[in-house]
Amino acid sequence: MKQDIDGPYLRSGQVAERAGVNLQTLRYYERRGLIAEPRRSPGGHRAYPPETVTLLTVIKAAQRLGFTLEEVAELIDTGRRGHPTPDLRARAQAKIAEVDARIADLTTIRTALTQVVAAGCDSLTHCTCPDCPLPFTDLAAGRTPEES
Amino acid sequence: MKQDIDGPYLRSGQVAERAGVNLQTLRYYERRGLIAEPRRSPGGHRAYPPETVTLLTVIKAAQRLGFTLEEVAELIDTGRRGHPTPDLRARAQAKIAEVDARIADLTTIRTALTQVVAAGCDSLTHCTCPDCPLPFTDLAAGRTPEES
DNA sequence: TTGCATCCGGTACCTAGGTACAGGTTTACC
DNA sequence: GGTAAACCTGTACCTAGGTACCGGATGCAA
Repeated sequence: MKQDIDGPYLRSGQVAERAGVNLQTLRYYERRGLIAEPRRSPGGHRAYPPETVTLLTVIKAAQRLGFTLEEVAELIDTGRRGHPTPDLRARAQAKIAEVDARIADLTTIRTALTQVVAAGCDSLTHCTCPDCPLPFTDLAAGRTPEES
Repeated sequence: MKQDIDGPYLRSGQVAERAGVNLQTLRYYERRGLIAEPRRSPGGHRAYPPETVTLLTVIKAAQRLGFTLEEVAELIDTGRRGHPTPDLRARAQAKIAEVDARIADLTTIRTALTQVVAAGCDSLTHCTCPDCPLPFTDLAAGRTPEES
């Protein structure tokens, strides 16, 4: 007998290749709840329905839009149990606000950097330039290192 | 005798408090080579010169400008052994280019997000809207998650 | 000299999103 | 039936920038 599974099921390696992701990533997403646990062959190998490939491209698209994996998981979740809210639109709008805030931060940083260049600062610690703009204590601290 | 150390040396806790950083962070920076190993009291406690506080604010300023700790360490380093190059200006200019690239990325993402909102997408996986723009396969993959 | 705050080194843990490796099984093909 | 590729679980590791905890030692003042 060839296999208990007769549908067009895919093996994990095939899914990973078609979706362009690492095999480990596939299992990582399963642990994170982004993709459902697939059925198994008698020997324990995963057998995926072909839609899984589509799902993975959608996950990657959402990531490119700036959603975290947790947010993506929630979006998939609310979408699965008959969307009670038009969640995606609201989330996208919130994400736009986040992106705008980040752009504003970066613009402020950019301005400060141009000041460094314009003033001719030549050292972080012993700058000899007149009117040295360092340090930028007004620059919102703590924002830069976090929130991609 | 009060202490072998007679200068206006500061204890680690004082430095940390004045610079507004965590005590652990201080030792972390020492390990990373951002601040020099200070002299010690006879019992092994660190005794910092007061300039250390200034140095820490400078480090924090550079971080706010988007420099990584490694870059900050290099900037301090080249500055210490008589700047052979006007390194800071060049680095600041390179950083401006990085910031610009990041802003361009975010702008692209923003555009895509507005498309999602405008098209009225209602689900990541089963969007029913006409001309659904998902997935944005053209959106440069891999940029978003990395490079703060 | 006693008591308590502070500091010490070393190690483990955190986020976020994966990636890699080891050692053992299963599948697939000839 | 043999063999090689693919797959399995579990665990450790990676970046970047810290933070937290532990048990023990030190500093300082009354």
